[in-house]
Amino acid sequence: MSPPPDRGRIDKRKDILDAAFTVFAREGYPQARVDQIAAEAGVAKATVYNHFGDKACLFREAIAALSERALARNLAAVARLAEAGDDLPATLTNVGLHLVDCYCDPQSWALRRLLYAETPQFPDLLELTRVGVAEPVTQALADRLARLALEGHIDISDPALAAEHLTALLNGPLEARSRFGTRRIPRLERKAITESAVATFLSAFTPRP
Amino acid sequence: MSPPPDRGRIDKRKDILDAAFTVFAREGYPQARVDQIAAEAGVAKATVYNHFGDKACLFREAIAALSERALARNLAAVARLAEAGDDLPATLTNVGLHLVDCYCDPQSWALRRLLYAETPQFPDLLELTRVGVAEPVTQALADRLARLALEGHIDISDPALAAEHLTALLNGPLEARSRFGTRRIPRLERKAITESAVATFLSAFTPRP
DNA sequence: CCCCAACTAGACCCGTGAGTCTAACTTAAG
DNA sequence: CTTAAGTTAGACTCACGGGTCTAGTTGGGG
Repeated sequence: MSPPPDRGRIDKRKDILDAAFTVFAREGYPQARVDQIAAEAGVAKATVYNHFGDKACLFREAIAALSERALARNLAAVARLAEAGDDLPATLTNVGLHLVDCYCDPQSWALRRLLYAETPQFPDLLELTRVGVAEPVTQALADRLARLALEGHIDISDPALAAEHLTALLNGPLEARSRFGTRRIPRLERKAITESAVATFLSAFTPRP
Repeated sequence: MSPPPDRGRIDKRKDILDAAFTVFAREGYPQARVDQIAAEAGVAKATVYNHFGDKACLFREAIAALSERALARNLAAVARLAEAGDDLPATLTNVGLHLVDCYCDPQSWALRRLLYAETPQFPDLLELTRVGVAEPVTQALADRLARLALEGHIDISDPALAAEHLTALLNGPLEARSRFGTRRIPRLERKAITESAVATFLSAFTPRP
């Protein structure tokens, strides 16, 4: 008996997917050569075609696999808002910092780049990441913010909007500063960006006396 | 005597550049075929190679040409802050709306997509648009905001930061809503996005009693 | 009117990369 | 041991597109 449908010797599938994303990220979809992916995975080209029968399918699955990881990381960051202590600015900054770290992850930038580039050719991928990553994360953040609003810590009428604005304030500065993901933003700068974003956010949504 | 260095019959250069950007925008750089660009421009392929000797050069020049236009449009939008009347929220919303219109322009999205996609292959283009578009616009916006702060309308200590946050609030929501430039955002939605962004911005930067 | 430079249509060369095929090898299962 | 599925290296086909070349056309300046 085999654990899952255990085909072949060892499951090279994951190796191939990882290698595929690496190469796609580095070269872009059209420039990436399947031979290169196979080499990176330490696998014969035929094996790649055995598992995914097509460069396009391989691309889709590589993106999908990475999206799952991205979702998990983002949700983990947002979940930290649950353990909100009495110091709201501190916890919000903490969460913001973790979100910023997610956005700054090289793989995350690569994902963005590939989506931007291939949206015309692969509109389904955009949909996949939207309903599979962006929306759940914004949703979760909105839920958390609604909680905080109920407890009277902040003055929010539309949690979804507040979530949108908070992510915008965190995300917006990163694009230019990281040169579209080309430049690595040092930790100190990330911290400064996060703190000013949170400061503006809180200043906008703090109950007026 | 010829007006500028008027070579040839008529100057097909501009036609080619326009066609090039159109095709690059639609297909992406690697997928775009030079034959297609020539056809779109109503010109022989050889003519394209006469003017720009290379697909890569053509790409660079097409991007550069469009960047200039983008800069002009953006600066025009920001300049409207100069004629600030007594109703700050109204003028800010007006400017915001024009900026949002700039961002939502299909060519603008295409430019973003191409930059994201080709940043690894053409790092110089990123730099070109950064110092040639993004920075001047943010700079101009920061200058205007500083003026308003001096006049006591808003409470801003760091104009550059405020400009960064305002553009983030305007821009951020567009990315998801427009599906990376795939979907056209109706005027009413653009207006709503702008108004909420301006509201949050003003709420954050309005002098506290 | 003539000439020259730019332009045109289209054939052409050639490198490249997706996908296939083969023949041999490896290993897990029976 | 035998079998079969999966893997491997590498040769191979084929379409495609960047870039060149040629021979002929066009139109404005002298």
